[in-house]
Amino acid sequence: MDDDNWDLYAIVRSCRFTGRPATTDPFSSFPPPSGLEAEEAARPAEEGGACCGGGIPLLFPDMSETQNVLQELEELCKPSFPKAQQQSQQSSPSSPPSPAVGDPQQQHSRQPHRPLSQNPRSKRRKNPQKRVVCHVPPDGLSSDMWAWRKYGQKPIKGSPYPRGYYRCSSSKGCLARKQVEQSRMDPAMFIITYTAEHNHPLPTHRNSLAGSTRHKFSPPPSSSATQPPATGGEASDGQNLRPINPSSSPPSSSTAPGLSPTTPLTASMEDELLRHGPRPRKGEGGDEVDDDEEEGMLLVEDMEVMGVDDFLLMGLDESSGAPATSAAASTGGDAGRHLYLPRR
DNA sequence: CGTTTTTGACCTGCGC
DNA sequence: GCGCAGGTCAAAAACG
Repeated sequence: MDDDNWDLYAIVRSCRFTGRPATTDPFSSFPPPSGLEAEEAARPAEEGGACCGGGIPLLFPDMSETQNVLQELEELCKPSFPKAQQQSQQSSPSSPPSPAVGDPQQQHSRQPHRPLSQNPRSKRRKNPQKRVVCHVPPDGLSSDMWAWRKYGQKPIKGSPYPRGYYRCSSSKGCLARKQVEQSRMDPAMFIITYTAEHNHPLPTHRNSLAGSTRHKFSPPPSSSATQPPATGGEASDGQNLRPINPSSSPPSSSTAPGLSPTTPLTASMEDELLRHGPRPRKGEGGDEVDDDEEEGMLLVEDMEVMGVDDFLLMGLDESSGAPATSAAASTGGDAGRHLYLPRR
C-alpha cells in the first residue's frame, strides 16, 4: 500500500511549491483554471478566449467535492488499484485499463491512446492515463521532490509559451512525466501536468547531479521570467522555441534561485494540496476547465510547499485513512488551488 | 565521468 | 487522404 500512497503523493507533491512559506498564500489570486489553460494551449482560441473571464477556476463546486477530488486523485495515483483501472476504462473504453505506471512500454511505444472524443477539438490523445494539472507559481516548479529530466520542449499552438516535457530521472523505469507550461492567462503561474505515476519511492536525494544546476537562462527580470515571450513569435516554427524557458527553470531565475525541475526541494505540494484542498470555485469560468475534467484529470492550483516531512507523515497516515481528504476538507482554504481529478 | 539540458527530427493522432 | 499539432526520441553540448 505504501507504494500506492506514495505514488499518489508523488503526484500531488509535485504540485507543491516551495518558494514561499507555507503559511502564506501568495498565490491566492491564482490564475485561471489550469485545465483550461492546458487545454487552451492546445486550443487556438475558441475555448481559450472564453476561458475564464478572469482566471477563475471552477473545479470544485463545494468542499465536499474537494474530498471527492482528493479521493479521485488518490485513485489516480494508484494504478494497481482496481479503482484506477475502472476509471481508466470508463474514460477510454478502447484504451488500456490503466497504463499509468504499470506500462512503461505503452508510453515508450507510443501506443495509441484513447480517442478523446469528448472534445473533438482537443488534440490530446497520447495520454490516456490520468493527468494531474497543477497551477503553480514559479517557485512551485522547483518544489518538486522528484528528480525530473527535461526531454523535450515544444511550442503550443495558441499559447505564447512553450511547453516543457519532463521525465522522472529518479528511477530508470519510472514512467512519471510532467509537462510544464506557463500559464497563458497568468504568466506568473505555471501549469504543471503530471502524467503517470512514479513506480518508485520518493528519492531522499535528487539524482540530479551535474546538469541540474545549469541554469543557462538567467533571466533576471522578475517579470521577464514570467513574461510572455511576445506573442508566439518565437515559436512560430513550432519545433523548439525557448523564449523564456518557463519549463526549464523559469522559476529559478525569477523566484527560486537555482531551482529547476531537478532541484532538490523539501516541500511537498501534496501536503498542501491536501491541507488546503481545492477551492470550491466553479461556475465562474470554469466551464473551460470542465473540458479537462471531462477527460478526467486532477487540477491542483497554487500549491504551497509544506515539508517533506509533512508529506511523509501524510503518507503514513494515509495508510490508516485518508489524510488527503481530511486535510483538504479541514483546511481547504486557500484561494488558489485547483485540482483536476479524473472524473469518472 | 555522469547527468542534465538543448535542439532537431520523427511519429502518432485528430480534424477537415 | 492531407495537413496540423502534440508528444517523444536521439544526438550534441554543457556543467558540477
